[in-house]
Amino acid sequence: MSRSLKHVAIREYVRSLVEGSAPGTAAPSERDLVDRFGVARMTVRQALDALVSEGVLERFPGRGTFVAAPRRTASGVTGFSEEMARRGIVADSRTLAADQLPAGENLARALQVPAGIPVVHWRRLRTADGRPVCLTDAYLDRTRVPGLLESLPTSLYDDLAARGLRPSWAEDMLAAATATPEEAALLEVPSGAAVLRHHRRALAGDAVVEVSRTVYRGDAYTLNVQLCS
Amino acid sequence: MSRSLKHVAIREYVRSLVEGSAPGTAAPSERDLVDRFGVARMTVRQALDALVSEGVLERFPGRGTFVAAPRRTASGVTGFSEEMARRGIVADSRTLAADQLPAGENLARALQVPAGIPVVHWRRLRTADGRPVCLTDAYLDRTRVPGLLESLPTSLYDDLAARGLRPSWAEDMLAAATATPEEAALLEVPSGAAVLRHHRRALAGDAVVEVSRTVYRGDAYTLNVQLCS
DNA sequence: TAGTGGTCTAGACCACTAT
DNA sequence: TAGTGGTCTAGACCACTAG
Repeated sequence: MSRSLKHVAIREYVRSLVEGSAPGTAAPSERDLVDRFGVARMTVRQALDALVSEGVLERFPGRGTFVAAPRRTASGVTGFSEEMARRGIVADSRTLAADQLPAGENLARALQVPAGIPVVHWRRLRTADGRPVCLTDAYLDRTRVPGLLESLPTSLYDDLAARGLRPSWAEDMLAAATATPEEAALLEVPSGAAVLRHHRRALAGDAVVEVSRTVYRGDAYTLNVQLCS
Repeated sequence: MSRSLKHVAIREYVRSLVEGSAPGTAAPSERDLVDRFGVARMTVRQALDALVSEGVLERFPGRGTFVAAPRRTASGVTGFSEEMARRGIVADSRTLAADQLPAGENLARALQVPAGIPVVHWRRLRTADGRPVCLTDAYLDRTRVPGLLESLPTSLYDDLAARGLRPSWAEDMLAAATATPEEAALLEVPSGAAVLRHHRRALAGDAVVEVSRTVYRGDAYTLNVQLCS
């Protein structure tokens, strides 16, 4: 080890001690670690601070340091396939279009590409347990997903992940509306039925990787979101 | 000041220095702060550590400490008043009911209270720029919000914050549906118009502080969400 | 009362950056 | 070369908790 970084060594030692332990299990006290590693207490505290801010440990003044209960996590950025899998539902989809279209002004701005250049367009009718649930139009910067249209993946988000473009950030808009006749026909609902419109702009780092517009059947889909602040 | 907490004083001093500064602006160096406050360097570092982990400052070894570019933040847990204010819209509301009702089974479970005990119920018709936008039924554990019904606040979330119960976590469900005749009348839309149903369970720490059901006019409201993972 | 974490001191050496 | 943050030491006193 070229650079020792004692606080890292201590941190990883404690992490390995603690991983798999039940919440509430006592971690070594700061002074124990001082003795064991022969370091100053500030160094131990630096190590434990990291684990506390990671949510691995909790400190209670006067009592000690303990394994923290797993944190609640906000819902991440997931695609339809994942979301359905999480609910234990068999998701499937039928591709209605997979082509390239010149980007209109709004789309171009959202995708951060020049207006008028062709972008990848993929339209799918998605089903859950065999029943139509939603209609998705996904738009992507063709330079980021070469070959996508030639071999369409099962899950767009898995494919993006494989390209190192897994969205880590999404801006979503949700609104209730009524189905257009075309949407109604595809979703097999009466024209004018209530639908949930969902627009998404998904980013990986600073790059916009997907802009999508989805229409969900109001009677067949509920969106769940966990928020934190 | 009964307890000085030097690192807090230093942290807030730096925060006030820095707030409003452009990203990239240099913050005082650690040794400057040592001189200014007459403290040890570890104390200064403790103060700056907090601002760094808050995302206010960034450190660059060998260069210095600088104001960080604003982080992308996921949308927090906000109430309607805040949300409208953020959009620059004048929000108002009319109380339709403010009473206590025995909790049904589902509501009791969601609120973590025994079934059948009375819970606070507050129904409001909310308007934006004078037009009806949504109808909200909020349910709260009466023991957590004594006096709420006697003097109804303008903003529920502000009131909760004042009680130390600001929600920091919410589980939301969203679905499109059609308005019931009663909802339609209050929202001033035709019966059967598309509406967005929004159920929320808001928590502060481990305590459920609010369970609410909101019906938004589909033509008057779009929900925006930012997600990260 | 013994042990814990919270806070703080007054130094030190290092690698790195900018000039 | 001067200044910066990164790491580390060897103590100290405090308030709090548990037995």
